Amino acid sequence: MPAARPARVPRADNRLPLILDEAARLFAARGFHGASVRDIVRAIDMLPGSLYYHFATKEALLAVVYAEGVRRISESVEAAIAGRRDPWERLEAACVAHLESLLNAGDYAQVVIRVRPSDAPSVAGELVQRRDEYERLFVELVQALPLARGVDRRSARLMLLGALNWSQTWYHPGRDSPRVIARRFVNLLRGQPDRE
Amino acid sequence: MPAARPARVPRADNRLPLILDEAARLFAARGFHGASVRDIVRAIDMLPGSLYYHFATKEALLAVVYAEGVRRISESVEAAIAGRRDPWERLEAACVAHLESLLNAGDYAQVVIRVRPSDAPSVAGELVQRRDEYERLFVELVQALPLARGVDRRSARLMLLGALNWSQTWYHPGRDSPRVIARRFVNLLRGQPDRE
DNA sequence: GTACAAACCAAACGATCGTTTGCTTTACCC
DNA sequence: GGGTAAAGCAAACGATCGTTTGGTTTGTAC
Repeated sequence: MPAARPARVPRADNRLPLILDEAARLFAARGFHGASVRDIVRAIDMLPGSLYYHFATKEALLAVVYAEGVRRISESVEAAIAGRRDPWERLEAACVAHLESLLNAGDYAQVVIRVRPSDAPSVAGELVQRRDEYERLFVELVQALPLARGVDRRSARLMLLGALNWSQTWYHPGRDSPRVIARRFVNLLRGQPDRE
Repeated sequence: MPAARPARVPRADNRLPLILDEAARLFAARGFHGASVRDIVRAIDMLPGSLYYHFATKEALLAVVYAEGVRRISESVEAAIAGRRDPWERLEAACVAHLESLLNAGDYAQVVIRVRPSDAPSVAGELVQRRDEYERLFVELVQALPLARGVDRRSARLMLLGALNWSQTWYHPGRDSPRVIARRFVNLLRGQPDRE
């Protein structure tokens, strides 16, 4: 286990990014319990014990991958809504960005959706916190919508995000693109027929 | 491993139902890889090896629990729509039944939602098949809706079911009931404000 | 070019995993 | 009440799990 704060300079041959990439790939594909430490290091020709120079536990590794996943989704969504004004347009752009980072080769993002915080009790609190922080973005986006009185905005948000996240289970790369799927869901919530 | 077809009479002290109940409980709570064979048999004071009198493998056990989960949800949903005529009313009743069997102490039902077929490769095909068979019910329900032209019914179904299934991740027993949640989602899709 | 820490190797630790094998108990049928 | 099969016990199998420990390589700074 390294010092809590790496006192000096890191080296150029550091394989930590490779560990993170492979961990993201396997956690996304097999889940936390389904991917072993040996599986993760095998693809980069590293020995199991060497991983513990970078991380105290397997759960700590998950926490870093998970945080990076949230960071990437947030970054993508915020870039997508920047510059747009219309509330519905902003929500649609956000949903498209959310779904694209989730379905288009986004191993890190998939971890955020697939892995349940309760799978890693020692870091569960942190995972939930990061996820809530991200979803706060959608709270604002839905808050800005010009909806009729009596429409529960919380339910609208949960319905939309739930539908998007669940698409991970039935999505097939050949068919409709993430962009098309996201737009359809937003339009269904909006109560308007599709425009294309 | 017992004979494929139990040639004679089963006995009254058979603890197979207890195994199924506990397996459903643990698979639902921890996932397939998160619940070990020893965890399952411990709660009923049974030895690990004894499980293999009833099942050839752990994955075969999952297949039985999964099938029972699908059966219970189907039964509940079909009972809920029986006798109703109005298409929207039928869909709402189905969603309420679906969500109630999923969130109200439905260990078997939760397994169907939580466990991914790919977690158990040797029975994955069977699991997918049973799930598809169940969802065919919703294909018909959505097909019967009087929707405007241009509305993609497949997207509507996937959105609704996705939102319902994902609610497993954020639902808390204290708050809104599954019935209320399901009704809100249906009404959001319908484009009508809530009636209560 | 020498010092030093970063980064990893090599090898094992105890625990737990799913599963198997041989034997024993126990309910049911006649 | 004896025969038979269902149901489970007892004990281990080899494999794999997450992790630790002590030593070795290697890049970088001075």
